[in-house]
Amino acid sequence: MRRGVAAAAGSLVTGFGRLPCPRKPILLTPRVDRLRARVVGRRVAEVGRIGKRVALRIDSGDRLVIEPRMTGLVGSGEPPSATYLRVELALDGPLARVWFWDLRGLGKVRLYTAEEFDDELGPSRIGPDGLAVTGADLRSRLGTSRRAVKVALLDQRAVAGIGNIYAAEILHAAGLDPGARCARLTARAWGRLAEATRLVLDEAIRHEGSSLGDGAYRNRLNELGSYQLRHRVYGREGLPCGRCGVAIARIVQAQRSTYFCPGCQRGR
DNA sequence: CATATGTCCTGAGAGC
DNA sequence: TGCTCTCAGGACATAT
Repeated sequence: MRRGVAAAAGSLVTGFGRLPCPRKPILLTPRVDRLRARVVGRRVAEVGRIGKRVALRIDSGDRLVIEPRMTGLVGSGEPPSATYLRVELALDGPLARVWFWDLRGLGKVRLYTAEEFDDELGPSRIGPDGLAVTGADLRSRLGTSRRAVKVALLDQRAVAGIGNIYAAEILHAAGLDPGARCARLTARAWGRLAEATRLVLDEAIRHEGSSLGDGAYRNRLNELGSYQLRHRVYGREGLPCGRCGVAIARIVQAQRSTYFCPGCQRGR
């Protein structure tokens, strides 16, 4: 998703296909023949990322956006298996192919025109990237919200790139109560939250992400991540907190598990 | 407008 | 053993 596919920049697209899969084929917009007509014969001008999405800018100005969600992988070379290989892009360049593999099939692939891309994935719709977010960014976007801070951190319009595992880890690093209402947080708390966001995401990337029980999450070389071994709270219900020793608790917020330490996450 | 809930999918693991 | 049930995850459509 990072270095591997980045080498596609400059290559000519020679083919595009959606592969047959066990059940429903992956959701493509527009339909496959129309999409193919708009990318084959053109060059990949740039490979980028918008939060959790991979975006290939085509020299026509269109953007091919792959949204892997939890169990999707974007890569080149050999995919994890032939099963669940959903979409394939053939290239004439240093990478012969870029594929999208998705175990559960919740991911999406869409080709946007330049205008659609700006409207739907531009800064007005997707917040600043978590690796560079500031306290002022968070406060300006969430400072008046009545939502619990954990739920708000998952809103990609506020900050891009945080999922359920990292929301929990970030709040623990910041010492904040996941149930705290955004509107009650101080400027100082927003600053700690932004700093924790940058640190946790950076550390998670350096450890190649979190591969959970289903083993679906892999890095660009099809290797398991190791950040799950460094989780301080996620998936650790009942175990002692490494910072204060109190047992980690699990609650449900907006139908998602939240793991946190009731001992040292009291900040608001 | 802001916020809350249901939905898509597959495989792992629990429980019987 | 082998079945059924529940759960996990991200983003969006729909409901409040």
